[in-house]
Amino acid sequence: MECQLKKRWARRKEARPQELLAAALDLFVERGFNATRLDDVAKLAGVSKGTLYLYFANKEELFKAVIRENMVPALDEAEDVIARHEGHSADLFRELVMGWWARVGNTKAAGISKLLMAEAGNFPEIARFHHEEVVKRRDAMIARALERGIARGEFRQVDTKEAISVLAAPIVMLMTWNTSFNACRIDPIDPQHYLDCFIDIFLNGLLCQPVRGKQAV
Amino acid sequence: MECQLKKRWARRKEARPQELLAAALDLFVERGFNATRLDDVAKLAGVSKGTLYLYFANKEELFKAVIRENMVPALDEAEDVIARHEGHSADLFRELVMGWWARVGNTKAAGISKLLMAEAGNFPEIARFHHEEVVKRRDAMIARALERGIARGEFRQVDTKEAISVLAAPIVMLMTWNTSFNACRIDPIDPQHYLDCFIDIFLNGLLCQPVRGKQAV
Amino acid sequence: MECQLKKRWARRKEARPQELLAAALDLFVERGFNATRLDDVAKLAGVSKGTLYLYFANKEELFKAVIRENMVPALDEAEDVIARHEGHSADLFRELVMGWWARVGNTKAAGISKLLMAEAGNFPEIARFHHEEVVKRRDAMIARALERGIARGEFRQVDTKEAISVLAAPIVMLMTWNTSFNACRIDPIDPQHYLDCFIDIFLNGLLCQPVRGKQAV
Amino acid sequence: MECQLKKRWARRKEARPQELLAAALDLFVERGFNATRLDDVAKLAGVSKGTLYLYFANKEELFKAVIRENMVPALDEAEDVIARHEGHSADLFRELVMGWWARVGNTKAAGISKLLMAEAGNFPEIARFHHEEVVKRRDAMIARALERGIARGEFRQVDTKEAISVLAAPIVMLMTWNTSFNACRIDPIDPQHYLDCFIDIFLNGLLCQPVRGKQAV
DNA sequence: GATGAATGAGGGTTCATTCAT
DNA sequence: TATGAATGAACCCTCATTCAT
Repeated sequence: MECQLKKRWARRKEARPQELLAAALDLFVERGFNATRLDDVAKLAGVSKGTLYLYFANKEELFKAVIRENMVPALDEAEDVIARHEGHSADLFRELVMGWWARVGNTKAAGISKLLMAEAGNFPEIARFHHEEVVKRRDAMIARALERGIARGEFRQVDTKEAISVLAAPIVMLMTWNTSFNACRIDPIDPQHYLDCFIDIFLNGLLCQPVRGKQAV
Repeated sequence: MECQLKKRWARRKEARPQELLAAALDLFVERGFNATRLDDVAKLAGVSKGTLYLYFANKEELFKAVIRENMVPALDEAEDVIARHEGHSADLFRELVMGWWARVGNTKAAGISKLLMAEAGNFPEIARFHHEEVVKRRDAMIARALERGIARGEFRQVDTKEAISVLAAPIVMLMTWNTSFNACRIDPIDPQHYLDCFIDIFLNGLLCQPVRGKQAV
Repeated sequence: MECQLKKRWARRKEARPQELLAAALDLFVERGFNATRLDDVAKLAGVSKGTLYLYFANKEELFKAVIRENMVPALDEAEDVIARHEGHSADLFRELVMGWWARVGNTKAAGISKLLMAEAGNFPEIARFHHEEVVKRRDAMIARALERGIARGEFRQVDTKEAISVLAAPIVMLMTWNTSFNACRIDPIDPQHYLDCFIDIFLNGLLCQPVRGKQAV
Repeated sequence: MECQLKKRWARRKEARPQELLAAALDLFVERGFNATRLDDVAKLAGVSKGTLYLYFANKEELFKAVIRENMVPALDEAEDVIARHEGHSADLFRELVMGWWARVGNTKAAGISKLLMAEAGNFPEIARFHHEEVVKRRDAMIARALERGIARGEFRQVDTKEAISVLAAPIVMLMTWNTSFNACRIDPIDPQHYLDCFIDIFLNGLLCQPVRGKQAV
């Protein structure tokens, strides 16, 4: 009996940070960093406010942990996809976009992008941290995929450095819009259609052998 | 004359709102809506805190006025460009993008997009206002340009509703990134190159007769 | 023509304080001293805020002037009634009560009592002023009427000093309640019935030869 | 033990509300609702401003709690007196008046009446609350006592509805005057004499068999 | 005399953070 | 380890008062 109790407590103890991070992600995304009360984060995680400070030095550190927790695994996976991929780069492109959507975009974690845009100014350190740990890796990934396509003669020769951002933009925006719909949009964007349209236009703009999508030209 | 302008009691009812709006835009963009102190806005405009309230009912109304002041003229102008345009839709596309960049993107006003993404959740009324007064008009504009191109057989048949957002995304993101560079980026994006790349890829993705840019295909 | 204009202005100038006092009485009574904005007083009087300060040194002085303006004439008149009265003191009592009601209680000025209770603590000088200029005269008046009745053998021998306040209380309260009804009462007191009841009970309590009102004893 | 009470981190969740209510009553009565700074209330209770908000949602709720805390017990007790009373209604009347004086009038709580008159206009919700929770009960109580006297043939037939207010008035006024004396009166009313006089006049006005008080008639 | 733009101190309220228990 | 009572700095907004015109 006592043993079980201890075990439960012990397991509890190790689960705490995860529970707090999950609660924090939920509320940060829903309400924004500033508007999120640590009281509510603690309550949602089922602990008291004081406990939060046992695991995270302050609100900012909690934010950083939320970013790390939610972005790193998805990046690992995406890098894996690129490394393993064989075949036409258009397919790799599609797979990456769709995979990212399934792994992040369709998730609460999609709101992190918005959060960062919002708070970059107020918390330069967080912005730098995010740039180091997330943006750089993401951009490197896209670069690899693009360069692979160009090297294989499947993509046109484009300015890789700029193309990375141009390519990332519609996805980041979709995540942002999708996150904030409840608040302002009456006619929500349908993510699936949006992504199809994006891939259609973008691939057509990129391919050496354009494939005219729905219509036969 | 100039000396008068410095006077404490200078009666400048006409100039005040503009000065306050300019100061507010500066600080809102730099620090975010929440983190901006009205005290600082007033100080930057060279007046006392109370004066601000002679011209704007509260912080939220000030924000709305900032949006109106900075976006409406640019939208007017862009609509004018579309209405007057004759010739190939690719040129219209280029002109619109570059015009918007010159008129807004290259300006402090570029930060408004970021502000809205950040604060949409916390201030639904502002989000609704922005959607009504800015987003709707912007989207309608892009729709007109797209449909014009399709009708004239210059653009492929794409799903207009989604394409609007896909096309707007890279520009909105550029404005956002460009605004927040100081805080987080080490390798800033060059707007001109970015826009060239965007136009190159997306226009080619849209055109019936793709013109493969720098390389001969 | 010019002469007329000047005349009108001149007349205006002399009327200003009265207009301001009337506006101030209205708003003080309706909203309380603190909640009344000098801006609104000025607006109601049809002048600008600055003008108010040409006639009254500050808000407190305006308050004192309002008291003086509205109470002194009614007191003069009531003293006159006592001085002139001949006949039974019960009739004098009735006449005084009803006269006061017609002259003050039924008027915006009735609210001044409430104002004073509210602000006595915050503005001791106003309280002292009111006590000197109003309460003392009012009490002296009641004392004269009481003592007249006792001296003529019409009233019982009562402790004059206390009876003054006991007699004043129901009238002051009626003015107060009547003023604040809109805000809190659902079943408003009917002033006429209330005064009848007050006179019935208190007069019977004072008289040597009680006249039992509605019922024959 | 006593030392513990002085500690900064003394956990006194149970005692706090009472201490805060006592401090609030003191200051509200002394300075009025508006003029009382929550900072001062907190300081007087020996806590910081923030602590106040752990126990009361806002200033208005604090006020309502002050009313409840101080009036409800006295009303309970008075109702009990009526319920238990046997014997002549004149004695009940005396007991009620004197009991109320001992329980409320002689207390800081006496100032609550004044507060309400003063603030009824500015805070309608408080006025409604007070009317519901205090005035109605008080009036019902007086009504019962009056009707009891009439039913037993001890009091004259008077218009109960009006008599209630006429009767309450002198007591409410005494509480008000007694509270604000420090500020304005030079010749304070002696509550005991005042109440004697009031009871004397009022009972004589009410009784079927008048008892001529101090003097033999 | 009259105006009204400008001032700036002041107060209610919130919430990240602390620390005795 | 966990708690939650307590803190206090910070900010939006109001409004009596001033004074250049």
